[in-house]
Amino acid sequence: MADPRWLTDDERSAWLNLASVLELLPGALDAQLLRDDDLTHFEYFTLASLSEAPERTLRIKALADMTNATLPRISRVLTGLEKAGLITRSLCDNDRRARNVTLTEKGWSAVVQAAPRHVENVRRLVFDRLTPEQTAQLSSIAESLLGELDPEGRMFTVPASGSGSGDVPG
Amino acid sequence: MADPRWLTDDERSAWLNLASVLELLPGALDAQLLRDDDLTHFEYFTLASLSEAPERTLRIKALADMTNATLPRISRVLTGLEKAGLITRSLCDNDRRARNVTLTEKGWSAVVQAAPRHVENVRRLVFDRLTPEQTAQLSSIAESLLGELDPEGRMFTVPASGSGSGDVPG
DNA sequence: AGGTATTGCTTGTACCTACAACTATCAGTT
DNA sequence: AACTGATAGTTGTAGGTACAAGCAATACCT
Repeated sequence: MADPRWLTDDERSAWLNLASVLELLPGALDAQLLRDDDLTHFEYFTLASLSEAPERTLRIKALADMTNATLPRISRVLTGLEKAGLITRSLCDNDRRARNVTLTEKGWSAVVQAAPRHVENVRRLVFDRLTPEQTAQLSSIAESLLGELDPEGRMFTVPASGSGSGDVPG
Repeated sequence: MADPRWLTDDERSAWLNLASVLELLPGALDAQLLRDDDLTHFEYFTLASLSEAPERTLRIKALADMTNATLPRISRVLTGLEKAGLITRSLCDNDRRARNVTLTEKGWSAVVQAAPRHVENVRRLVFDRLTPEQTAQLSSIAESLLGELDPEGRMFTVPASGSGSGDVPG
């Protein structure tokens, strides 16, 4: 077994802390959304992504890329959201293989209703714990990691403070 | 709907970037371990936790706490690892409800074999992208978040082990 | 046009995980 | 000792996700 570059003490401690966060934070996000709004975090993120799109409409493939979902995954999630009346599927004009997904009024209401509580939870779990300097550091660090994790920038990568209008945070 | 404390632009960008990392990094970790060593990251973490315990043995409940797993989850994962010959279950002396889990020689070998590649992957995905300052910042930030996510420090406290020599990073 | 590869999406199958129910055991009370 | 409640662990069942297969439509190439 070739001698690997091991981790320094600093790296090791950073890694253990980060690994714990990776294990715990998604569950904490899911739990609040499920409890308060009967949505998984992925479903919420899906709806929120749609809410920010022009006409609140996206092609399924584009939505899958933005949410880092496989096509099978997004397909089944959309089936569930469609049954709940939160989205509708329709044919795509210029490509008859493809389908458009549109947020319904009910879906829009669901996002608008869920967003404040979700934001409050994010604030409680993350930003209330960090200084403004740490928030900036975190953004920069996460952006660096995305360079390797998502080199094509498929998922939202926000380099700096671009102003969203009245949109719903993901 | 009460007016929520919204996110500032900095917070919003930090959150979108962090959310993307939360979505992508676990998959990237799992993919490498599955491909190279036929282990999920959770299985690897389980074996690594055992490898650091005294006598390479832990009670199932303690293992569940350290890995943030529910008892049903750890139970089934252990069943799989037992079938693969990587761990054994045995009765606990002082509490006949409980069981001890012990890493077998084969399990120890599996961790030792997987560790360098896993570490290399962690380095490639994370630390090669960060300056030493950012590594320190990340550790501090993650530690702050754990204050809310894991107030009792369950995932950290590896019960002081006597066999600290040839340990394997989690 | 005709043929082949690729893309967009859905569905079959298998695995993983959570919640709940269940057994067995322990701890505290009377 | 008997009773009650809590704890350790396993298993039934349901829901989510991935991989692979499948169908429809497009793109490319000659």
